[in-house]
Amino acid sequence: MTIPDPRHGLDADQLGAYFALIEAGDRLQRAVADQLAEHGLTHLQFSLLARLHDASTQAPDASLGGLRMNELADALVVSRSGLTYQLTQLEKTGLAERTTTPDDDRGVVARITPAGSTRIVETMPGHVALVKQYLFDVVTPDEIETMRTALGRVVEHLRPERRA
Amino acid sequence: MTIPDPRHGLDADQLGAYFALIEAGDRLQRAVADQLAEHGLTHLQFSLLARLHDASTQAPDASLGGLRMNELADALVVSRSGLTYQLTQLEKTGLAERTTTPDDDRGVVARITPAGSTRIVETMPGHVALVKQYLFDVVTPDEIETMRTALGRVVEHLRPERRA
DNA sequence: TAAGATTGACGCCTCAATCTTA
DNA sequence: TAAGATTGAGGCGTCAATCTTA
Repeated sequence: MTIPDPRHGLDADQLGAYFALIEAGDRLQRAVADQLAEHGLTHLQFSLLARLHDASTQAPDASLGGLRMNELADALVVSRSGLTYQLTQLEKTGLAERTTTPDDDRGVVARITPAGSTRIVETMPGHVALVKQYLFDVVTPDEIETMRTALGRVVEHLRPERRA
Repeated sequence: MTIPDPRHGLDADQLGAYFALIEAGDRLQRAVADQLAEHGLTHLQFSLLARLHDASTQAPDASLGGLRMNELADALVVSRSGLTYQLTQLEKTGLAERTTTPDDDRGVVARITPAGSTRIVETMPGHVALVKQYLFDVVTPDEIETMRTALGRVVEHLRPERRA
């Protein structure tokens, strides 16, 4: 589709793979978004809380376990302003909070609240079940492994970017 | 990452594949969006024009070669309202136009204009080059083929949805 | 009654500019 | 001067409601 002309440098199979990748990602995100909405979360909020939850469980000290805004923005595919916005939303609903860094007064660390952890724990089973249903029940383990390594490489080459 | 607990039904490799899929799709879309912006197009506008361009080149009659709004909305991952909005934008910039259907007065067919075709032809090489650089130069042909079939299956199971 | 499409309100996200501290 | 983060303006896309024709 869309001009399968060899001069353009991509053959039909490649184009098909590209479109399948984009469309699969889009549709998966859409299905996920619908399910997360039942728990009052957007996909980004969910990703954010999941990261913060992990950080909190791995923290050596209860007073730690947060993440810097910049770390989060780089880890998630989102601008810094978008992250600021969502963290504010999460603060309004009491699922996360801001703390100042001890060493650098410019920095802000985001941390999950107990309510946030509760929410994530409630949300996770349904989320995993949905991903399992739409992705892993349809794809063989070998295919999974291939995709994981191949897409990991793609992501690696795309990651160095920096955003506003 | 994010609670690799077997009780949740997904193991670490599966979770990794899922995250890689989402992130690869996101980052690819972002890189593509940046490049398309140089040609004054959003990703959705580009997809829209590409479809309409194909439809016009395959039309038996010059007066045909358009697509119904519903067809487009189902083909692209977008709501009908979103499609209406974008088609209006494309009309403003003269890249596409609306026509009434001959048989059903409720229907609207979208058609690409000569200016739209020119724009697509101008935009395509850079787009393909970017996709080639970030996706196909990093992934082997075997991996491509695996992804194409596997993700095609995923898309197939996700497609039946209907939207407002 | 239902199907095709559009409108208006609203939330999300990005960009550019700004503020604060290093 | 630069880094970390935020703000305000503006575009995009969704939902719910509406309009028109079948």
